[in-house]
Amino acid sequence: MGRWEPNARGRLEEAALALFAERGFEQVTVAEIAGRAGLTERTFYRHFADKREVLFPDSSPLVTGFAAAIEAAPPAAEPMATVAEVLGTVAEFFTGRHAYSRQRTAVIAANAELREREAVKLAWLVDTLAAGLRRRGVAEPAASLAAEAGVAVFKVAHAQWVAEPEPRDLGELMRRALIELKSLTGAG
Amino acid sequence: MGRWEPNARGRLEEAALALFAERGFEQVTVAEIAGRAGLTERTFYRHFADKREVLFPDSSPLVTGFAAAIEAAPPAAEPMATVAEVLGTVAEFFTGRHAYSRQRTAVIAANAELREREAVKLAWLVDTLAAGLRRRGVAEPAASLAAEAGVAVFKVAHAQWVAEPEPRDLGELMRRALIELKSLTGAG
DNA sequence: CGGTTGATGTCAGGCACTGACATCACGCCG
DNA sequence: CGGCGTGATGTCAGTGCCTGACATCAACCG
Repeated sequence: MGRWEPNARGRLEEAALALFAERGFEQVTVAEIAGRAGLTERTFYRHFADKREVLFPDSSPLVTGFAAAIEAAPPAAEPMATVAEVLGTVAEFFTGRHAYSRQRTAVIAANAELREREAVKLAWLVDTLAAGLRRRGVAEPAASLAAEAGVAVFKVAHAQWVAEPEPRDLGELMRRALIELKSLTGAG
Repeated sequence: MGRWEPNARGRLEEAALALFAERGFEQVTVAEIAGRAGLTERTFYRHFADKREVLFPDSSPLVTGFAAAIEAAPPAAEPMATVAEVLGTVAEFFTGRHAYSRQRTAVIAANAELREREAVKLAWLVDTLAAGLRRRGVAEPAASLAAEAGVAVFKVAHAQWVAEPEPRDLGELMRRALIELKSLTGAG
């Protein structure tokens, strides 16, 4: 046995999500989160840069998987084919997490500060995807546009996915959204 | 003469941008901004919800013009044609503001909190544009996807526009970005 | 067995932000 | 003309987020 209970970070994440779901983000202090996890406020800030970050761990499957998916995607002449490949990989990270995703999304939607952090994480996905495409030889502004389009498809499909109480096939929703986008831009 | 100097809000905006450009966002306190404008910290918070908001006024040409442009756009069968129309109107709001836009963009790029606020304002543009398209009979998820695509084009073109010391034609950059996006999605 | 390491605790403090109340020129109304 | 409401601002006290500096102490290592 160690000197402290294990997995302090995970305990803080759990305590925070539970308290936020109960009372709302603003009605919970960092000291309360830490107390519920058996720690102090100061220790909370050794694990997370700020109060919001506890809901957006860099270790999340989405963040870690995203960058890896870009490198792992097979070479393709068409940027959007690579984007579609990455989206398919990303969809897998959400399987079995539908209930959790719904609760987390509800907490975030209820608070402006959290929506702000969510927006910046999505922007990070755009930048990461664009950088990956550039590394594969895609020029600007095509790389940025393809990345924006890909994340837009992800956002729309994910919103549809969490909107329903029963999980549908996220990969299928993404494929359909991508087809819809192609239809929209192709018709002009 | 009034009891107070006029245009307190404008003075606060000017003082803030100047101080942020000099020393960086974090190295400036709200009390300093207010002092430079001849006011107190408390009064600052009567004009702006928080320290960041002084750089993102709701009264900005972009924000006020965007919503109006959607309603003013002529009816069109194709969602992306409406989006293109709105982008054209938006481009006009930036004419003559190139130097100001460059300074403001540099200040924002230098700070994570400000990038966060910027991201949420862009998300607001997406939502506003999508709502406008729905009001014109465009169904989901086409409305959201078209809105995302439109704001993506705006972001990429605006980034190109402020990247160069001499102003180019923002409307032209947007048209080219839109064509590039169509080429990307159409080729898949 | 003594020294080092690393996660945690303790303490003090700055700054963002807010509620409550005071101030006082201006303009309206009698 | 004079009282009186209005509204922008000032003053003050307080909460909570976040940080730096230093202390603690089990586990590990040589």
